[in-house]
Order: sequence, then C-alpha cells, then structure tokens
Amino acid sequence: MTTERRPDAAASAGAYPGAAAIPQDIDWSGDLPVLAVRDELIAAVRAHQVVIVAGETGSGKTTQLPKICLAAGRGRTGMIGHTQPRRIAARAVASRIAEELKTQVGAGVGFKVRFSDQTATQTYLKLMTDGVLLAELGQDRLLRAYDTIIIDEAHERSLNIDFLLGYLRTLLAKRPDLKLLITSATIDVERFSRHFAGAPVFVVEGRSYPVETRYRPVSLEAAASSEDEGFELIEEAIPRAVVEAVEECLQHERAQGRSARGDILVFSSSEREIRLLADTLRKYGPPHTEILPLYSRLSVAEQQKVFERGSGRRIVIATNVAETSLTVPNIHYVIDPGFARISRYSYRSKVQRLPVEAVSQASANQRAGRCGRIAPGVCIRLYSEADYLARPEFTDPEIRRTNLAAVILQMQVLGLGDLERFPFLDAPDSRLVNDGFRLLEELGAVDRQRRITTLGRQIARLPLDPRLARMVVAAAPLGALHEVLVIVAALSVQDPRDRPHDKQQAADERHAQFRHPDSDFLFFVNLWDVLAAQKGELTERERREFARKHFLSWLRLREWRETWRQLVQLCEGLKLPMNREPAPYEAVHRALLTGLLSQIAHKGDDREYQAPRNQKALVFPGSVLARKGPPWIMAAELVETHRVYLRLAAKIEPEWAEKLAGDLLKRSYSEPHWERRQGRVVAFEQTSLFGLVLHARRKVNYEPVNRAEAREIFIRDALVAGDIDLKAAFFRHNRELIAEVERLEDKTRRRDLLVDEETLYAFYDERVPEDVASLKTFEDWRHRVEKEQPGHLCLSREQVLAKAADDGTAHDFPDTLRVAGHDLPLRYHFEPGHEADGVTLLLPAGLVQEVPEAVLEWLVPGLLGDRVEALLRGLPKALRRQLVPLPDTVASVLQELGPQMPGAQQGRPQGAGGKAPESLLAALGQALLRRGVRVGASDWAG
DNA sequence: GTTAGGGTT
Repeated sequence: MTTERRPDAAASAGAYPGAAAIPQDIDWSGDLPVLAVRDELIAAVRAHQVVIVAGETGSGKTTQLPKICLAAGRGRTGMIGHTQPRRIAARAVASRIAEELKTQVGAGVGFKVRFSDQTATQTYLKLMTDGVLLAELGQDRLLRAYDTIIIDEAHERSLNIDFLLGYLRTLLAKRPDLKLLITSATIDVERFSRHFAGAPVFVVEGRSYPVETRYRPVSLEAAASSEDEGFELIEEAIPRAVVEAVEECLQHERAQGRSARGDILVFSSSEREIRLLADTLRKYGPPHTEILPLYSRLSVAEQQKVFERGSGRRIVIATNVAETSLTVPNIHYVIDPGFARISRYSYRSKVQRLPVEAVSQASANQRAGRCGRIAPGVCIRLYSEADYLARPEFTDPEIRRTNLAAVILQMQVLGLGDLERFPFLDAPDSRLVNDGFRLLEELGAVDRQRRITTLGRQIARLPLDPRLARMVVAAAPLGALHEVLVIVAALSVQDPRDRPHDKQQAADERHAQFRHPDSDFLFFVNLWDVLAAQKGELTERERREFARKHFLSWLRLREWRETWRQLVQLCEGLKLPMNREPAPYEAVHRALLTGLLSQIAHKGDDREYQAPRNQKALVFPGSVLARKGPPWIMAAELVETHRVYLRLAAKIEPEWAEKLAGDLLKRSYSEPHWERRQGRVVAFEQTSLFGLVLHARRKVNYEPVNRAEAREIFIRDALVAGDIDLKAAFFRHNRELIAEVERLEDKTRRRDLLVDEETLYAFYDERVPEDVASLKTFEDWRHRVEKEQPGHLCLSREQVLAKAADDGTAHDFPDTLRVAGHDLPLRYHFEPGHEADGVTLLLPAGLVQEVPEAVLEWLVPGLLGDRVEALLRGLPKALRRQLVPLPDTVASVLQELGPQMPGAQQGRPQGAGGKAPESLLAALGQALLRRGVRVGASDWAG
C-alpha cells in the first residue's frame, strides 16, 4: 500500500519520518472555490518554484493549499511549513486541517507558536506564526526542515512577512528543491509575482455575499465654525452620522422584510471614540438595542459578550481588531467612518506616533467585507466615493513606518549583509534604517562601524525588543536579574490590568496596593511577589478569584508568567546569574535605564516634561508619577496621541544616565580658571544627553579635559601672576627680582622696564614640561629637576628688565633722604592723579618741625626735571615766551641747579652746618635771571 | 487626566 511512495521518500528524506505519515487518499469533499482549480494548482506547484494564490475569505485557500501541496508530492523530503500572522489562527487552522486529513493535532499535522510546540517527528504539515519561522532561521539557516513553505495572508505586510519574503527570495536560489506558496487577499498580487520573478498567480473567488456600498459623507456644517476640524468631526459630526447610518440600516432591513435581525458593526479609531459613539447611540440610537464596545484591551469577559448570541439587536463598535483579528458574528451591516489609528514611528523625534488617519482603500474594502460573510450586506461609508477613490490603495507596509532596530539586529546575526541591498518587497526608508542603527549603537549592540558586538549577539538571542533585551543583559551584574525579568516580561506582554470603564475607580483602588510611589515598573514586581507567594498556598480556582477581584486578566497574567519562564531559561543559557536577595531600587532602575537612555525626561514648568530632542511630554495619567513629577524620570514608552505621553515611568537620578551614556554624553566646559586653594585649574562642566542638560555646572579638574590649556592657565595665572602657594627659592627669587623692577618703574615714572607677561610666560613655557598643569605635578617635576639644575627656574635681572637700566638711577632716585641728621625713607609711586603719586617722604611726627620746607621742594634729582618744567609752564605767558624752546631751557637750567640740590655734594650733611638750603624757587629765579628773565615771587603759579 | 492591531530565538 505504501510501497508506491517509499522510494521517493526514502531516497532523499533520510531521517525525515513525516513523509511516511502522509495519507494516501486526501479527502477533497467540501464545496470550496479553490477546489475548482485544484488540478491546475497541483500542476503549478509541480512546475514552478513559487506560486501566488490570491483569494478572499471563504475561498478555502488556507485549508486546501496544504492539501494541494501534499497532492503535488510535497512534504516528502521535509515538512510543509505554513505560516499565519496570529497564534490563534495557527492553532485553529492546524486543528481544521488535522480533521480533514484524519490525523491528530500534534501528529501528522502540528503547530508551533510561542509557548506551545505541538509537533512530532511524524509531522508533515506544521502550522506556525510567521515569527516562529523567522526565529527558526537562527538554527536552520536554509530551512532544511521544510521542502515547502506557505506564507499565508501576505497582504497584511507585517514586518515579519516582509522580512520572510525578502529572505525567501535569496533562499530560493540556494534551495532549488524548495517550493514557496504565497497567499494574499486579491490586492496587489502582481507585486508579489514581480518580487518572485514573475511567479504564476492564481486568483480564486471568495465565497462571500455581495456587499452594497453606500456613500454618506458626513456633513461638516457643525465643524465649519470650529478651529479644530478633526476634533469637531469626532465630537459631533461622526456620532450624528453614525446614528443616521444606523437608522438607514434598520430601514433597509425593514424594506427587505428579513425575519432575523442582523447586527451592525461600526468601525472606530480609538477606545475614546468608541465610548463617545456608544454614549451617543444609547441616547439617540434605536431602542432595545445592545451597544457593545470591542477593542483588544477590553477584558475577556466583555469581549466575550460579542460572541454570545443575544436575542435583541446589537451594534458592535470596534477598533481595527474587528478588521482582521476577530470575526464578529452575524454582521449584516457595516458603518465605516473611514478612520483608524496608524502607528508611525518618527525617526526625527524618536517617538511612536498614533495619528488618526483616513484608512486605505484596501482597509475600507476589508471592513466592508465584514458584512458579507453570512448574507448580502450593506456597508455605509461616512465619506464620499471621491474621497474613497482619492485614498491610497494600500496601507503602508509596517516596514515603512516602524523602528527597524530589531530587524537590523536579526539581519546582522544572520549575516545578511547590507540592509539597503536586501530584496525587500518595499525598501525601508534609509532614514529609518539609520535611526535603527542609531538605537542599536545607543544600546551598544553595534559599534561605530555598525558591526554587531558581543552585547548585540546576547541581545539578539532574547525574544524581546532590543531595548528590553538590553535591560536583561545589564541586570545580572547589578544583581537585579530577578526583578528585571519580571518587569521586562510584563513590558513585552499586554498590561495584565483590567480597567472596565464603569469600574475604573474600583480597579484603580485594587491596583493601588501593588504600586510603588516612584516607579510604575515596581508595580509588576510587587504584584509578582504576591502572586508567586500564592502558588503554593492557593488553588488555581482561588488564584483566579483573586485575579478577578483585583481586576487582573487571568489570560494576560498567564502570558506574563510564560514569557518570564521562557526568559529565565534563556538567561540560564546565557549564564546570567539570578539574584536571590531582593535588589535595591537603584540597581533595578539602573538596569532598566540601559535600555531607556533616549527616553529620559526632565521636569519643566507646570506638569510638562522636557524629553530628548527638545520635545515636550506629559507623564501618562495612569502613572504613579502623574501627580508627583520628580525632576528626572525615564519611561518605557514615548507615544504621541493627543499629546506626547511618557508611559510606564520611574524616578531616576541624572547621574545614573551620565554614567551609562558613554560616548553619547556631551560634555562642554566653561570658565576654566586657576584655583589657588585647590592648586589646580578647574572649569565648569555641563553634561547633556540628547539635548537634555543632566548637570549644568559641575566644578571639575580641567587638566584631564584639556591639558594644554590647563597648563597655559597654570603658567599664566599661577606662576606668572604669582597666585600660588609655593615655598620655593626660585619663586622668592623671581618675585623679588620683579618687585625690584617694579620699584624702579615707580621711581622713574614709567611702565616699560619690567618685561611684559608674555615674556615671563615664555620663560616658564620653555621650561615647564607639557604634562605639568597643577601645583602637585609642578612640584613633583621641580623637585626632580632642581636636583640637577637648582637655578633652572630662576629669572635673571636681564630676563626681567625690558631695557638696560640707567646706572644713574640709584643717585637720581635715592631710597632715603637725609634730613636733619636722619636718613628718612622715600616711597615712590607712579599713578598720576593718585594721592601718593610721585615721591613721598615718610617723616616721623617728631621731626616735622625740623625739616626745612626748602628741602622738600627739591624732591629727588630724578624728578627735578619734571618739577622745573612744570614750574616754567606755570609762568605767565609773557615770561614763558622768553624761555622757548622750553625743553632746552629746562635742560640747561638743570645743569646749573643739579649741584645746588640739598645733599648734592656728597658728605655734606643737609640742613646741618653751613648755610641753610636755598629754596628751589629762589635758585630757579637766579638761574633765569642769568638768562635775562626776571621772575617775581608772584609770577610762580600755585 | 488616558494607549490601533499583531508577533518572537
């Protein structure tokens, strides 16, 4: 019986036992459109490496194609791998096909999704999510386990599907024996065909009922006066139009004379809009009608209501969850306002945006199709046909609007080379690619040259968003792996908290007991600890009851637990040690921060936070930090809806970010200056990360920052200016030398004797080594160098004097004046206008009477010239005219007056013995008289 | 003062 296929299977299958389990006779019963072209498809699969099958819902492609592949002889040298976008579909399809092939799920037909692998050695058809197939690439680069791959629902164009389609195109050449089938809704199938070298396309009709589309554009009158049209549209016009459309559906049904009621599906863009529509319909809609919201985050119990047939008419208001993921039963009418929230990652602001946008034609058609599954339906579009036709044909594929870090990292691990040259169906925007690389660099997963690092390989091994995986790797050395795994697992599944709209307060109160005042993340740890303690204590029934009472979704708790368990196993493989002791706040949050560096924020005015790249953001209202507003926080998500919200946040210290930031941290320095007390050059450092100032003004040692500049400042402000606590002979020597020259400058009333600072700077600059820029390094060096050359740093008089000093200086500017038998000190000061300008005789009080006025008039020889000139200039014009040129007169008069100065003749005591000193004015008068100019006593000015 | 929807080594 089995002999016919044995040679075929045994020849190449080797250890693959699945072939032996394939049934001989395939049951083709069932009235499915795809079966009409069964034989052509079988022939096509045999003849071509790639076949594209386009068909709408009800065509039977999903269940029949694997059977067609079997009939074409596939599944003989490897399994038929069949992917689905969603886990639930993979399971469901597996069980339907298993039934048709009269085998058990987990035997001939199996499935593999996260947390559940129901395949066996004899499995020849394996259903799986596309993510699982991608993950298997890590172990099985050529996908040797399969001889046929079916990529189902390729039109959904998720990141996974686009990556697979690109990869498979490169794989086909290396695996000529591999067959590939791609199924899609009947949209854009030519694209798929072109991508795979003109693969044949089979279009199979759908088994659905006709849908009449009616266009009922929303009246914008109400919105016309408003400033924000979009807001008005949702607030006023759409609910009104929905009420009218519901009325139209009921009229249509009455006109049809249908016996059974048909339900109405209304598409909506957000939970908020669903509430609004629900309220409006309850108020103004038809009576005796059940209004049911439907969205993914709704509790299971509330979602379940949609699937339980009630007796009355129902209007289901749903998000896009009803477009592809869930099939709402008994829908005869669809009302489509034509909007949806579309995720768009902004590479500019690094923020995930969720703008409400007009949906594509493809999406609108998919929505309309939802009412043609059981009977002819009516779809009322709340926009015009022209509007519809003006819309883009297809929704942008995910690869065009998402952060690409994870894909890039996977491609690096798989060694797929240049992402720009990878055969994607749609090439990702190069700016998104660059941004993805930037994030990986921020995480340390790639280096500056964009090569994957060891850390990057660890991150890639964890089935997590790269940011979350980074946290896990960081946690172990910080002794916080337990806490971080609990948190990361929670962050990668849906939030287990239920918050029913009518019991929000009760839910919040129940959740509050697990809260931590500073961290939304520790909520998960606190909850985890309580749940973990129950495991040995309570029965599952009691634990379910606990979850229900505390508004926790049992399903999502399970996902959390299973994710955690998977991560724990992987961490063992990565040799990351688990901490037994509870980790302190700081350790946990430092680990988390490694993944969230670009999602920190600083408190600004009001409640607003300053997020990276000059963005304003608000803490999400559900956060424990929403009211508190600590100065620095980090957030697991930065999402823009009405505003930019920081979701799941915790208080941090900016220093943590500073330490982690590495090369990302920008440092700038200001006001470098010498500090005598510290004996070094310091400056104010400002650190910033992504434009956020972490520390504005921190005094730091400037030497390691800029040694050359610090050294210059040290020489200039410490050594040259002398502002340094230095007990050194050279220093005293140099200081004295300089002081002496400065005194000379005062005496001679000039400022050009002392060499300028540049010269002194040059002196030290030449001698002080380049690595000396502080008191300590200077002294260490000096002690060494002075052992060899004691005078190495001593200035000479010549080095300090700018000009050769006049030898007569000591005579012309004596340091003392002998008066009445005493040598009294003279003080010179050069500062015109100052009280002490000129020369000052320091006279003890007791001697005041003994000093003749005349002595003081003469000053000192060096100043006599100035004094005489000033006196001559002060003469009346008539007299002065006779003395021109004045400088000549001064010079010749000085020749005569010099010897007459008191004390001019050495050894002759002034004012003692001999005649009393002559007054300067009298002597000058005599000298002028000898030149024929008579000056009266009254001619001298003041 | 409130988040479209999927998926995983």
